[in-house]
Amino acid sequence: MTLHSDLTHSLAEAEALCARKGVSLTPIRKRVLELLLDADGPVKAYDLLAQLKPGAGAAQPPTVYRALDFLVSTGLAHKVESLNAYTACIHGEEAGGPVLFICEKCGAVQEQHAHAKLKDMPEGFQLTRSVVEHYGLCANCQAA
Amino acid sequence: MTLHSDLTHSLAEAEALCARKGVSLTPIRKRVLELLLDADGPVKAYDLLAQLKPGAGAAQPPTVYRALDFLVSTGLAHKVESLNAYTACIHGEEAGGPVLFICEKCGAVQEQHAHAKLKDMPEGFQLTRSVVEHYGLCANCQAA
DNA sequence: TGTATCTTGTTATTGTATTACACTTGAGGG
DNA sequence: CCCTCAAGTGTAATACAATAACAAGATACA
Ligand SMILES: [Zn+2]
Ligand SMILES: [Zn+2]
Ligand SMILES: [Zn+2]
Ligand SMILES: [Zn+2]
Repeated sequence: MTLHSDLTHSLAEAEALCARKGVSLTPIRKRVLELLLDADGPVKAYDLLAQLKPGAGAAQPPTVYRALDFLVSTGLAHKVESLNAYTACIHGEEAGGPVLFICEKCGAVQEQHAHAKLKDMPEGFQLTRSVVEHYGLCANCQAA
Repeated sequence: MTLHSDLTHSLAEAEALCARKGVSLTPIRKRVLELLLDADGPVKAYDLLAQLKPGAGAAQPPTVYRALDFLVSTGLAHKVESLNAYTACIHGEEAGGPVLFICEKCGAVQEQHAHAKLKDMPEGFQLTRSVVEHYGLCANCQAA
């Protein structure tokens, strides 16, 4: 595993958040979150699965999907719907839903949390959740 | 097939748009668009497939996926990424990308086209395409 | 007629996600 | 201490979504 300077920091934050919420960050869930944090961009479920199972007892799909469901439901990770992939949340318990900016060249994801603006919402529509995923070129990839 | 008052109208518009673009709305593509227009909400590819193949010569997945790719690329339909489903575009060649409001109760989709607001975009990010899918309760479903 | 391009048919495969059921573990409550 | 319940995990099979690869027909046009 690559050493990220703030990896343990983020894991520690995750522990704290789970404690506050009264849910348990079990070893499997923690390991999956670690893999997401360690990745350069969104990761596919079966790639996580492959990384989980170098050992003898090969992990099966439900194992990783259950961990991902947990991480997404607690806000520790997000699903990138348009990629069928998952990414660790780099924010804490910020208000609003995730807004993702995904570079089509290098795959990097920059994340914000924001409340959807109600400006052009249909009359009477009661918003509960939004999927917002922007694609383009990140600043680094503009040079080329 | 249910009779929609503006179904043929929309199909006629689709024909006109294809003519303008110099692409051909073949029978298969037209049939798939018809099914999308006729549906109450987003439709899954394999459901379209099932509706296509009541006849003897059973259609295969590539048939419907190719038709969908065509419709999406010409702007006649949109893919709902968070549902793995497809919906007919109810606008013409409006500017901006699709913004979908999806009712979690009745499944109805209300669509707008809009340019993403650049307000909180990361520094130097060059936007090319956005996926925006809002979930909630539509006005009709509020009463219950 | 030849030939290039677009469209469709067909078979097989890959990729993504869930169902269902068995098993373990740990926390209360008698 | 034993019982029971709930949460989490293991495992096998399956369902659902999408694509690859190649053959075959159709159209346009030199
Ligand atoms: Zn986040
Ligand atoms: Zn980039
Ligand atoms: Zn549209
Ligand atoms: Zn509704």
